[in-house]
Amino acid sequence: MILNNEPSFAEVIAGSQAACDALSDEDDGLKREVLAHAGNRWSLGIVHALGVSGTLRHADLGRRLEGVTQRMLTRSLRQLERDGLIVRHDHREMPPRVDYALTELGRGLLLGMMPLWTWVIDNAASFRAARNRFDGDDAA
Amino acid sequence: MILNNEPSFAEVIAGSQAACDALSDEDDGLKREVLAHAGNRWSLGIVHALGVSGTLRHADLGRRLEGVTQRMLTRSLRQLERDGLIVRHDHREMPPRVDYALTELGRGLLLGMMPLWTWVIDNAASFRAARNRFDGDDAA
DNA sequence: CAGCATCCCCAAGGATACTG
DNA sequence: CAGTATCCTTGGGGATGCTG
Repeated sequence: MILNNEPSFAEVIAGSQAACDALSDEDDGLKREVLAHAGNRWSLGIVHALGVSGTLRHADLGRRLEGVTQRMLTRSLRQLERDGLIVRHDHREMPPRVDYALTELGRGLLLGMMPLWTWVIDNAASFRAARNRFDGDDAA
Repeated sequence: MILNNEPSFAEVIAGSQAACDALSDEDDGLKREVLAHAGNRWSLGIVHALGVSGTLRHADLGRRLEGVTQRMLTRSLRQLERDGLIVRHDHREMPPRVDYALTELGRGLLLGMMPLWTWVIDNAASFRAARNRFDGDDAA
């Protein structure tokens, strides 16, 4: 069960260490900044929806991310635009027609996140198990 | 420059779609939950530090994550423990001696995040460029 | 040393109503 | 349809002091 014949963990973490050293001060904040934005409740869904559909209008996004308010949707979109992850195209028509799409950077983010996603999915059960185990400890 | 001979984006995103469908309701929250915890300012640093060092005491972590308060450190540790990402081992000595280490799940998370990290690092420049471009647009 | 208790601040997130 | 403005709640995060 223990993986010492493959170079997985130790090596990869060592690489992580090197990587983190590489982006010392300012860049380190960047990492957390990316995470923070990704953790922004809606940003993820937006990026994912755009990744799947290519281009979506404001209202389309609002429908896909059911539960989001216009305020938060607009906010998140602005944030993502500012981060260079999506592009906003205003057709300047009446009635208004604005659509959003991922940039190359945004696509890169989505791709970079895939391994994490698949990992989360694969380990969803483990998460719940851990959670329950902990709660059980509490009770016991 | 455009990659249409390799199956990268479309296929991977399609996989992402399938994956997201797979974990419909409750599991979807799990994803964001993971992200949220990862975005918790200190959790990342803790997981990474433990990944590098293997086992660390409370004060050790406090030193590595300079800027963290005991309160937040303890909080984050409890959270991570609850999520099954780290284990807490209290030696029950005087003076107190408690150390923390990653669980298998925690190591998995770290591994799952590596691609994202390396991507962020590789694209740090692009991020700043986007940011500056946007600010420039504002000014212009 | 480990960590709990208390008090405080503020930004994320939401509900609602309004506009071009 | 796309978006802004206003008001409110919540919880993350921090500072400080105390205990076993």
